[in-house]
Amino acid sequence: MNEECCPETPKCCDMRGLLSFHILWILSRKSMNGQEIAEELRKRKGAKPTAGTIYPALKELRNKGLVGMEKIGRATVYSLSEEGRKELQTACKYFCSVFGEIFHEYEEKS
Amino acid sequence: MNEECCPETPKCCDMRGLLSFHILWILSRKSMNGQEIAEELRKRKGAKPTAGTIYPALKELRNKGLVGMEKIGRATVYSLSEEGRKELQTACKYFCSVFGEIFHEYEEKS
DNA sequence: TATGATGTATCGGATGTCCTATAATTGTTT
DNA sequence: AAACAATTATAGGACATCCGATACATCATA
Repeated sequence: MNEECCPETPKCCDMRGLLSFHILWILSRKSMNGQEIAEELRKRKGAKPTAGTIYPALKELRNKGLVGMEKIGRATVYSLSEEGRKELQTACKYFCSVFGEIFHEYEEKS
Repeated sequence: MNEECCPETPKCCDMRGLLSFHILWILSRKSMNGQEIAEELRKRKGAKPTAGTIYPALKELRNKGLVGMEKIGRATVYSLSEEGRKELQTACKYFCSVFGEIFHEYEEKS
């Protein structure tokens, strides 16, 4: 764990949340199968989400029409739909508006 | 709603999460009572969390020793403890490491 | 063909975040 | 004192996110 980027995981407050948002963002760069997505999340968050986390989330995103899927061999490649791309923009805007201040303050100190 | 800062709330993916983190950050700037904290969250997120959201979260943070409280009249003023301040630093570092990329890309486009 | 590795998927349980509804307490106003 | 407003707080329910356990299909290899 943690060899790529992640500092200590905080014990203080729960850092759950925004998984679907994060997945959409990852898929916006490149279509991937479930394990690849999980690996991307590990690089960023320091812990690889398990099958019980990742597949229900992908299923829900599919149900909402935000991602599509295509079976290739044993892999299922997920990709962002047009609808997903539009919604991701909205979500990014919202996210940056909500948390931007925390970011900027942190970067000033670095 | 939304008169101060917030763009459209995304329907796509759930933007729940990081409430405790956000509260710690708010308290790091200024000690406040519950309603003031809720109002700060409204300014940032566009929707004011209700009593059933805010007080359980504050109770949990108190249980963890991250915030202290002092009754002043009918208000209960919450403040960051030393422990809370330390943990907030860890959490900020983690948060920025996880989501920094999304931020930077968004700001480049603006 | 058998074995193992890889990838997908669900189940059940825990926890955090969200709501509405309800209620108790304290301070102010009439 | 009575009525009202503000603040705190809990109860109960919904849902996303997290885990470990389990299972099955596919592909490569021995």
